[in-house]
Amino acid sequence: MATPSVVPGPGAPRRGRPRDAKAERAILEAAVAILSEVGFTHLSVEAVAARAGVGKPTIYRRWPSKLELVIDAVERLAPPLQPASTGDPLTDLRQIVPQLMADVTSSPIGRAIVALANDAETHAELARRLGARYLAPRRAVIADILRQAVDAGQVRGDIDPEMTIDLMMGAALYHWLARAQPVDADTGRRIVDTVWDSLQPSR
Amino acid sequence: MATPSVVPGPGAPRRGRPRDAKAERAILEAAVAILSEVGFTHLSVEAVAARAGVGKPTIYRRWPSKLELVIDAVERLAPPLQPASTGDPLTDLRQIVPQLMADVTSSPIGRAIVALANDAETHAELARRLGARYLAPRRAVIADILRQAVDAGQVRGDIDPEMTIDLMMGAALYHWLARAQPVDADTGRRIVDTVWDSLQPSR
Amino acid sequence: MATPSVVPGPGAPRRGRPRDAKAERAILEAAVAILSEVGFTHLSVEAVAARAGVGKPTIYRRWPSKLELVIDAVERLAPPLQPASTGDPLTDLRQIVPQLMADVTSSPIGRAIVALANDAETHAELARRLGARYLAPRRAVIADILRQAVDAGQVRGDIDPEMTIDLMMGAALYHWLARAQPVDADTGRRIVDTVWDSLQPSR
Amino acid sequence: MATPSVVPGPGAPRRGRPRDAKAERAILEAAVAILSEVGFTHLSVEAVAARAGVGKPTIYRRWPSKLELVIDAVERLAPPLQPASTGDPLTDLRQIVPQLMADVTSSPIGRAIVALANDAETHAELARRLGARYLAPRRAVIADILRQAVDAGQVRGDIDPEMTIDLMMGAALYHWLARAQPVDADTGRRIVDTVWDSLQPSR
DNA sequence: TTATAAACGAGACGGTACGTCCTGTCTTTTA
DNA sequence: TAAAAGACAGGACGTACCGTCTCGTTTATAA
Repeated sequence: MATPSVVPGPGAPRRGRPRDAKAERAILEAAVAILSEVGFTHLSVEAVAARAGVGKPTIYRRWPSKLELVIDAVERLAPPLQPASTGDPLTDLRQIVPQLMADVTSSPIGRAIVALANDAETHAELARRLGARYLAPRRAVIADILRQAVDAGQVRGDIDPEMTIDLMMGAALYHWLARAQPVDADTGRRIVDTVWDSLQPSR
Repeated sequence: MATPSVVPGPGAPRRGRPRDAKAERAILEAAVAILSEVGFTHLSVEAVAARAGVGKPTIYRRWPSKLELVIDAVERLAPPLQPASTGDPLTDLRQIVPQLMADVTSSPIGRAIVALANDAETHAELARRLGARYLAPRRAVIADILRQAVDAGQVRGDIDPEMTIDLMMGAALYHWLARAQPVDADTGRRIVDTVWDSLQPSR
Repeated sequence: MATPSVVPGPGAPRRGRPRDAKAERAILEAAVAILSEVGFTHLSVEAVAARAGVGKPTIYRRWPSKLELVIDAVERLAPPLQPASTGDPLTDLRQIVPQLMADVTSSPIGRAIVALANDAETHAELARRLGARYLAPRRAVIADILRQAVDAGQVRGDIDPEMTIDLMMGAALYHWLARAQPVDADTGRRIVDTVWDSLQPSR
Repeated sequence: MATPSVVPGPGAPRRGRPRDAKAERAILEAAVAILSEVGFTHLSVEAVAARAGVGKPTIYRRWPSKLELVIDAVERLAPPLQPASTGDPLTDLRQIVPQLMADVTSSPIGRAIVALANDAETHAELARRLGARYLAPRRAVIADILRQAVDAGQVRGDIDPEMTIDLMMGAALYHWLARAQPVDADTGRRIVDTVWDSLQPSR
């Protein structure tokens, strides 16, 4: 985890002074702190370097841009996943999905995700990176539950788990973008239930 | 429309030289052009001023920031709404919603919407503004169709139109954010159909 | 006095609303006040207009530039000349010249004079104007005294009054420019006496 | 020489990348060139940066204002001092002083000196700086000659060399300020001779 | 054990853009 | 038709960061 994006050649004999793990930690912590305080737009690499007590090149040696640094920092900022399976898929969804929604529509993480799209040139690459690092494990948790629901015959067998996730998380994200306030607990639950309904076999 | 965000006192007797409507038009057109070319991040107020043949202060007199200018420009960039009612709600949704999805997940407009969230301080105010100017009329078109569907008894009477819109548009937006590619026609249609299913009365 | 530099055609039939003398006074007073407060460099036409409760064009209609306005203002700022002739030329010089020195090396007036030179293009014209309006009457006072001294046989008959004035006033001005402090009373008197010595017939 | 006005802490261990002497040279040369071409008023830091092929911050890192930069540039612009002692003090003065007068009343240098006074807040500090860098060595040359004259018994022993210099240079400067033309050779010589006369022992 | 290589903090570099201020002109409304 | 108000194009200001590039100084592996 938190592996720097710019990795030194792995096959190389690794001569010279090795990178300082302490510096790496300090940088990510500073990034997380500043991200929480001023948001993505007003976070500057310079400020991160200053707070971490580190030179700017030490940051650029590891991360090629502010956005990539933030993506790594986001992981630290995000609360750990707690799969917490009760055995009942709907109950599980009702518990976990709102957490992930809150996660993504609370400022720093959401802003980082959303910042991806601002630069057309790098959007694809960074989305790929964020997908692998942050989104994938969270989507996997939901996909698992959906699989259980399929196996239990509680939902149709031909559902598209990816689209199902897009529907739930997307509704929350769009709600937040357009209204500048995160979905509340009740709305979150209603979104889950509505999407769950759409998965039902008989209608 | 395209009224500047920084409106001069409306009740005042309007003394002094009035603002030049030609300059306003030139600025918005330049903004639209540059937005299409280089995207939100690389659009600079300076470049807009230069292309519009206008001084920077003339821009700042009307719009307090690049973002607010872009929000006004987005309206012009967005293709006009063509309600095109066939009489059948589902057919209408299948035609219109994918258009709006494409609209929002094609770079310039989507990037502008998404840029809102990057600055916590102004997110609320700008979202309000974008909502009133761009989103509201588009949501209204969908809400109208949903109302017709309710009236025709094709969907339940207690549906939440706002959430329904969030589900459809959100799924497309989230898809685009996370994968850096807009939803294709087929996916768009499947999103509409899936959400339509969730509105069905009997299941 | 204080006639505007840009005079309306005198032969013209003077149609329309006449210029407001009150505005003129307010402008000059504002200029004087601001000149004393912030000096020539930081005086802006805009600030003068604002303080005078006048539009900028009203100023530009009368004075073609900030410098010309200031030259007019300087006249008001300068203490009135008090010829105060005691009958003895040297005594008169010792009394009057230090006053003029203080005048010119106290900030606002000195700064205005000195500001003339900053723009090569307009230096000549503005110096001419300042000469006619402010300097000439003051030089005349000294020249008068020198003439009396010549007539009284106290100094040589072939002195060059202009150069004599340049020596005295120049010494004070240069002193101020180079040291940022005006000549004190004693130094002023020593300058006068030294120059007076150079005018003596026998040596 | 040509040491930047904003000196990095001298006792400090000089950490970080050292300042680029080449950039410094390029900036001063550009400043000199532009100063000669358009004068002090129309010289902009931006133009200097552009011509020197340097970023604006690189200039502001060294000089806090256009004026301080120009003071440094003036030194380069000024023709080198050529003491050229003939052994006879009056001959020396007649040769050297008019050169210094021409120096100071030829546009760029004179305008820079005179520009000092325009901003009351910084006049003292900048005059001090200009004094140390440009004026002092030139005054020293004249003071030396005056000392020789005293030693040779050609002038009184109690003369005030500083005031003597103020008289000669001041007359030339004042002449130029008020008339917008430098003193000609003849006038320069007459000024020197007149002041010389005032130093004579017997009169 | 000594090179050698690469990291380190610091900070200067050429740039770009920012948002502000002011200049001198132009245009409307009010008187 | 002049005055006030204020918008206009333009230009420069001084600042903030960008991402890169030296510096002089550790620190660890390789010779």
